[in-house]
Amino acid sequence: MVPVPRPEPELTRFASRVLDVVDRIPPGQVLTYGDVAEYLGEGGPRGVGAVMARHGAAVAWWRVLRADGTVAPGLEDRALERLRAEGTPLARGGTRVDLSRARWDGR
DNA sequence: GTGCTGACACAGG
DNA sequence: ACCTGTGCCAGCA
Repeated sequence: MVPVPRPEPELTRFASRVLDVVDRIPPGQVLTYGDVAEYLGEGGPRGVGAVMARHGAAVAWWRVLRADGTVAPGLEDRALERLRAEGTPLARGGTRVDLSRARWDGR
């Protein structure tokens, strides 16, 4: 192939893959950062978190949570409001998601 | 290449 | 249940 210079990859390949997965999470269900990383087979939880921090606004970012069902600091209010609106099963007085019921099986 | 910063996970205490 | 340390890894200066 002739080396055609590409303008600038808006997103790295990894970032694109992360957003792609998040985009498939059905309403009312969630995934953890680790789930996404495991599904992709690369990056790890922190890699996913890094992508979400920069590009999360483009997708349903509120459907990606920590491994214990809590939401990242500073996002609790906005996330829980949306999660409630979707009917996502909550626990602990509505302060966290009930992962045993809300975790997406990937299908 | 080097070093630092996080929307993380997990084991201890 | 909460706090801390360690391992982890993408993105950026």
